[in-house]
Amino acid sequence: MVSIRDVAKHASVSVATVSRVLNDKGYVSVETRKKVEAAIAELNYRPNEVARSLFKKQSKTLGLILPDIMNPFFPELARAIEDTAAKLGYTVILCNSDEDEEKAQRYLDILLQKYVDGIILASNTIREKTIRELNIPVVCIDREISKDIPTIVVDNKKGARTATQFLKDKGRKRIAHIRGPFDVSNANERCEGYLGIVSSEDWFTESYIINGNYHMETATKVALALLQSHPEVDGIFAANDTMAIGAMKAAYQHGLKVPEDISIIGFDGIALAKASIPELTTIEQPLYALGQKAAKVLIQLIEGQEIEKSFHQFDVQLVEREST
Amino acid sequence: MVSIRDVAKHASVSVATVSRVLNDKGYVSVETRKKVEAAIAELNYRPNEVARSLFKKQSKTLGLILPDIMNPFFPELARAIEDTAAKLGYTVILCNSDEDEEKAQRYLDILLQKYVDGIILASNTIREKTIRELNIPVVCIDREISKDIPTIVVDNKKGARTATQFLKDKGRKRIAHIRGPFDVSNANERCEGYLGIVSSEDWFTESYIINGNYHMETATKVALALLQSHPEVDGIFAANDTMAIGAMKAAYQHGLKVPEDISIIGFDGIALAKASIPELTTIEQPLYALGQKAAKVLIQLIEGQEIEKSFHQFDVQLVEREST
DNA sequence: AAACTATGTGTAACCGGTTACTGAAAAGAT
DNA sequence: ATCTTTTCAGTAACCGGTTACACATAGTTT
Repeated sequence: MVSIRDVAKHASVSVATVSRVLNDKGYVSVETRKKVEAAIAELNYRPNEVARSLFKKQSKTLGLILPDIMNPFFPELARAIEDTAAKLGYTVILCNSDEDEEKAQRYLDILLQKYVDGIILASNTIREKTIRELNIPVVCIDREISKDIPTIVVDNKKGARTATQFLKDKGRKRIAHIRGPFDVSNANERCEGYLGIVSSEDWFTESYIINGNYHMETATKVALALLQSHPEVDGIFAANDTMAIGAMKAAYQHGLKVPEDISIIGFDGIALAKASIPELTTIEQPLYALGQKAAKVLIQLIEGQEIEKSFHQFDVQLVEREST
Repeated sequence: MVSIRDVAKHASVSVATVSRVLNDKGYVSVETRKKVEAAIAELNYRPNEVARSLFKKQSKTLGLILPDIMNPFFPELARAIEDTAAKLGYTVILCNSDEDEEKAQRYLDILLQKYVDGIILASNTIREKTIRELNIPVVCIDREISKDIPTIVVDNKKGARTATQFLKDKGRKRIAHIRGPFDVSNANERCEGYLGIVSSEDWFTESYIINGNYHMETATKVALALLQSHPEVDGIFAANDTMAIGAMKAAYQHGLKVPEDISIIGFDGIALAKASIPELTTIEQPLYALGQKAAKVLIQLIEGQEIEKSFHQFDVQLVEREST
């Protein structure tokens, strides 16, 4: 590996001069610059980022901690983050926490040791205090941990209201909700949104809300039970698309046609929604924009730029497809 | 940030001694070790990985270059790689190349500058020579670049044969194939496997092979055209699951029922296959095992262990679901 | 012409670890 | 009791960059 000293020797200048050329900083005469550039080209020299990181105390690297990249919600987010980071000269380390606090903590330690410049976090196990103690910029995405930490989310409550109201407008009389996990903020908000529309209906009871865990299999199971105990249900709002697909399966298993006998609407707008048959009506999150924003805000924070506001709530959009 | 010198001072020893305790290397008396450990605990010291990397010329970091994490085939692979790497003390940097040679080359440069210890590569644009010149271990996954580079793949030809034969065994008389891109090795192998079964059939002509690009929308389009021009087709083997789903859509649009009127089989075994309605019969790759193997082999290479063999071909498995 | 400023370049310290080398003390061998 | 070997710990060089500081020369002011 060729080092800055090799380049210096080859161009008959000092390492300081080479460094100046490299960083375009300080005075360098035109001829000297040319000599150095020639030497760099000739030796095919690339500065060693590790050495640079050590001195500068920053690594041009971001940490991305999310529950599980296999969860189809996250790849698009990850992609947007990686794209944006790359464009701004940063690289991203991928970490899967499985919602396990200990695992997340371990990743946090490692990222800190590797001098990452900042972290994007989708977690509901990490506490605010822990984040503060890292002493590096952190941006939360999809899940809110504290009002005081920069956060990129979506208007879950409004989206849930839109979804539920949409089913009502379609003439559905008994609308059930498959909710997400209790410890995930967006699941609670979506449930609140649903309640906002139906809680005053005379038919409504708590039994129309069933508990899912954002996964398909469980959703199929609980939805099937619901359809058996509540045959009057003719609309389901699932708190995410994966569970909505699960609910569609349950409907079929129960002999119901979607959308003829029952309407199903999801939330998220993952690729899966377009791939299902029938295609899923859903409340679409601007996933790519969310990831992009998260990366941009984080890098602004890292580079010490002023942040206009730290809490970003994006709007969601109803996309009507075939399941309603 | 507390450094090794702070610890040394606090424990009234030299930095060398602290380093020895840290790495459990060389002679350290029991009392000294205790003193140092106490100081480390008290100061909550964590060694700086960047400094360590600089000296050791290795970063305990892997690069993962894949076409696009949003392609549902890759998250499971990425997950397996990350899991395995983490277990063995490595961290992974995620790069999306979009099959763009220039972009991939740029990532390669950056990874090299960041001193990654090795790279896992899923690409068909990078050439063998480029890889050789990196002078660090590289393992290819999913796509073969050269016999001389450690590679983890699946027996595509055999899988394709199994898929096609399965449709025949189900009594299908005219089996078409939606193939993948010509520049992707596995697409060619799968096409060959298909040909192996059908090329000797008297009904067979080249027009039963239609060109897809591994994406759903295109597959739907070309499959629809096929069904219109070849109404006799009663079975489709798609070179990946995403295109199989696209073909199912085409079948529905064309008024055909799956599997009553036409059987459709995919390849890969991505999560999507289980989420579709009807669920997709497919040739399942052991995705997690592939990723795991890739990470293990790469790390063995990095750590200078002997590799028994460098070309790993995994078997695939027919998973019969509802689309056939 | 003297004083000052702008420009150009080199030396060496520094970032925070690791380790070769050195020397002293303790333990074992003869 | 002497010699050898093992154990223990410190000093300083090194990894490959960046930059404070020093110094020299050229260009401007007064």
